Amino acid sequence: MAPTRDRILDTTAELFRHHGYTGTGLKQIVAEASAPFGSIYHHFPGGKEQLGGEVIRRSGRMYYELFELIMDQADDFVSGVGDFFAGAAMTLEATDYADACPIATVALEVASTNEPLREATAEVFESWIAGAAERGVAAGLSPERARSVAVEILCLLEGAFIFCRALRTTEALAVAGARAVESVSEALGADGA
Amino acid sequence: MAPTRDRILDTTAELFRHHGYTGTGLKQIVAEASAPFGSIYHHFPGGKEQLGGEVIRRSGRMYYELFELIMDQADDFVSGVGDFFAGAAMTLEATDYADACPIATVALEVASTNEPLREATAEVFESWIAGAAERGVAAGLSPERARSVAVEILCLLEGAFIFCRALRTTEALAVAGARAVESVSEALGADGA
DNA sequence: GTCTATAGAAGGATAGAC
DNA sequence: GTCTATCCTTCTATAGAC
Repeated sequence: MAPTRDRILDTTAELFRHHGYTGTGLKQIVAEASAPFGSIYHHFPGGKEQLGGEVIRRSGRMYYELFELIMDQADDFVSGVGDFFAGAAMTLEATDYADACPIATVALEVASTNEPLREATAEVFESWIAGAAERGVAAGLSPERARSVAVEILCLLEGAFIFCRALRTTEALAVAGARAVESVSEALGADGA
Repeated sequence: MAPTRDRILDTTAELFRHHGYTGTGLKQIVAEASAPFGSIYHHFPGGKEQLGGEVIRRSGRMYYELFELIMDQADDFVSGVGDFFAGAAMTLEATDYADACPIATVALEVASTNEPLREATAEVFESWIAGAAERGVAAGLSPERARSVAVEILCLLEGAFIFCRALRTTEALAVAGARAVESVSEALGADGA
């Protein structure tokens, strides 16, 4: 069995994804992680806020690694973006519309209520934008265009997650994915790649 | 002073927008609405869930009316969309990145945890998509293209709200707004309007 | 360092006085 | 129908036994 600390982090990430930050209780976390209550404050002296910050950064890193994996397996930038949206739609359906963005719910909850956690979500989002833009530059885009394409793709993805989860259909991800693919290929054409 | 019931609805809508559903307490609501605690259960016998459902539908209706107002004041469909994104960015900055979508936070919180409220958010989102698509049809788009353009615009808007609130910049709304305007005009060109 | 017990505040909900 | 007092649960956090 994984170390207690890791089990707590994994369980918390899962609960945050489905129930959000305020909707997840510490007692619920230790119960599902099969850990004694005291373990939380032993491993995370800063309490729920420290645990939350670590989970946000960790989930953000892991989700970005998934993005890199899919992009590396794809033939090119354009098809990689299409694969990512398609994979997101499949995951969403397979998990009964539960597993979308690991931190979006928490990000909205803390945006105006908890400054340290808001900063954690900002760091994650900024790293995603920078990482996706880097891939765009490698594919031939100018840095400026690569950044706006990255922002656009991520807006389409996050927005589609909201509609898909609420409406329980994958329509929005299909539309957003098609738009993302089209935008990327147009941008590559415009920057002469 | 407005009737107690309306004050409760207004206050709850405001608190949901900033703190979300689980993050908003009934005691907090009556305190800010200057109402006695019993008023909640007098006007909303179904408790927090009934109140939440009414607030979601009401906020959704009001936000759509804002959309209609801006569209009616604009010269055409394309510039109306641009105005809406520009207005959203101004509001966001003016409210210290607090006032974005009135129901997105709640929608993500309840998507996998409260079926009646999930349905309320689904009804609102579906009405937004249908309403925006109707405007697209009136502007000359085919029904199919109008719907996908509507979904695309809304994904861009909701996604941009997440990034803007977390990063405390209006970059994402600017990028998303430009993309939305471009997509709408391209669609109108393709459908020969 | 693992784990239990409990404190103290806040959560939703109810009963009933006026 | 306005308003208060209170119930029970759950929350985060701490103290301290082992």
